[in-house]
Amino acid sequence: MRLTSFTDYGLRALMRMAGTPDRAFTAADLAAEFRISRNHLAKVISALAAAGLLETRRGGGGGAMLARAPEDIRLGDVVAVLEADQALVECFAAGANTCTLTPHCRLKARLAHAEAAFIDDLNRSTLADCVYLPEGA
Amino acid sequence: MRLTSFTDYGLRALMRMAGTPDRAFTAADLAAEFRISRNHLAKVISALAAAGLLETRRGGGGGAMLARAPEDIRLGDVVAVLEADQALVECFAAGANTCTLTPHCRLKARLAHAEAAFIDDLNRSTLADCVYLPEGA
DNA sequence: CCTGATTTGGTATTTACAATGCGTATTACT
DNA sequence: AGTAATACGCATTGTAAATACCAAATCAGG
Repeated sequence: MRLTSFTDYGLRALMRMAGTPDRAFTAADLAAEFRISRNHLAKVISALAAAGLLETRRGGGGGAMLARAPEDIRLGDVVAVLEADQALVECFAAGANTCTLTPHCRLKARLAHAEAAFIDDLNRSTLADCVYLPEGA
Repeated sequence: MRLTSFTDYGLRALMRMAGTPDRAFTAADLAAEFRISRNHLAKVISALAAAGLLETRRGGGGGAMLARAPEDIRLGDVVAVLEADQALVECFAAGANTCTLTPHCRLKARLAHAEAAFIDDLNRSTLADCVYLPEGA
């Protein structure tokens, strides 16, 4: 069971932004702080902005900040957005499905239920529970 | 959120075996029925046997069959065994961890809790709930 | 006691896709 | 204008899963 680093990076960025809510973070700043790829992180930020979790501003002095208060951003929702195109197993994907059990499979619904349980459990916490500040400030 | 096809194949094999509990299935038979790689499936079967979920016999007339009754094999346990070496996010892995948030991260425990919720939800079902027989017999 | 069928385990190869990099367009502040 | 940033498409890279291959161990049956 794996989440992509796309999701991982998104969570790190949100936690950091929750730590200094009124600062606009550029992708370059966050990438340097986390020592990860700036380009990759920029796409994560775009995705979070498209989902309405971040607000971004271009140009000098621009950057991204939380679109809502940390306590109004639930962790499960974040993960669901960032993992949207990840199929739990083959038959969950939109495209071709080669599983010969599919017509009579009694497992698929149970897997979907468990995935929902995972998201629901995360939704019991919000970003406010996971605030992060660098160097223990 | 993704499970490996290793796990996917293992679940398919167990469901099929639960459909005909007293037959010994060879890896070749199952691979042909599912139209998947025989070699890969053989390793999945090995892993399930090592975990005590299957009993295998080599030689002519050999194969694998369930080590216990289907109602005594919980789905969550199966998934946990087959996904054992999959880290949910980078900091869950045994090796090097590059995440700069690690010392003060308040997220990790919540992710671990959610993963447990996923397994627990699956454990509410057993193989007996997911029996499969080919061609709707 | 052979012989053929099968698992077992290790290694090598292939392949898919996430991760990354880069270039260009677009937007906006100074 | 000039500069700083996001946005977006495409190319490249890297890694790990998936697959293939091979040798050894094991067992049933004649």
